[in-house]
Amino acid sequence: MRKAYTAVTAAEDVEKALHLLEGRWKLLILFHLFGGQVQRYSDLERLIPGISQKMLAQQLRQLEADGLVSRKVYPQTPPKVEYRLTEWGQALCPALDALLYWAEQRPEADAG
Amino acid sequence: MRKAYTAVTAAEDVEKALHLLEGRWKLLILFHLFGGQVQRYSDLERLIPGISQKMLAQQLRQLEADGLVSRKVYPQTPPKVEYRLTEWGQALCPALDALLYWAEQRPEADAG
DNA sequence: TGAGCGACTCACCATGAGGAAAGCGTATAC
DNA sequence: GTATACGCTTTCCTCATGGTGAGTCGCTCA
Repeated sequence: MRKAYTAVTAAEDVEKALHLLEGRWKLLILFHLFGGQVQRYSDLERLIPGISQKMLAQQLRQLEADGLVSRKVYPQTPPKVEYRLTEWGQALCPALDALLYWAEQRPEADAG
Repeated sequence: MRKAYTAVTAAEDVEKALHLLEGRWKLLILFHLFGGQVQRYSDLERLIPGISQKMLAQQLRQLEADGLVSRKVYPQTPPKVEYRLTEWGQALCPALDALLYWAEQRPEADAG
């Protein structure tokens, strides 16, 4: 049984959900992890040209705190840290796909 | 046949789509128009306490420019303007629903 | 003459997200 | 001794987003 929404609660809940994806780099990070991919910090740095280390660390921390990605540290020197999606993070895929599908349906006249 | 995406293009397209929904009030406006509802400017002002006139006008203009809502002016005095969703705007509903569904699946442990 | 309605527009200000660059800590390689 | 690797953290700065409050326009009613 689904939760019942009013205009206000639905808007709030969507905003909360979107808030987890806000941040200029989060989607890029997520899409580099979708499908069970595992990436190290330095892999993500290479995969995402232009991101600063501060931003990469910050966005990863937020994604981790929000339960979207999990972080695995190997206590060695030099350090090694792996990032992957949690199950719930992976479950975001169909929702984003719905959004992409919607975007594809956009009438030509508006697209410019 | 669906468009093919790479991690980068998918992220870009999702960001473009989300960009249309960015702005503190847009989702609230959209949810007040979902289901074929028609609202006047002053209705929206009443439905969305706390929004300033500047913001309401700005967000409506952007939604209109992006093809999500349509605007109908009745040339009378005092003026009357009605806002409603376009067909494509209405089509956003299932995508947002997918997002809400995803949010509902969030494991308890992370929710705090 | 002037007040009011409805739907805005304008000028100005404050907050915060994000960018650049440097520092940190440990260990192995030269 | 010092350079490199790795995964960050810290500081400072900029600029876009959004907020406030007042002004505008055409017309009608008193």
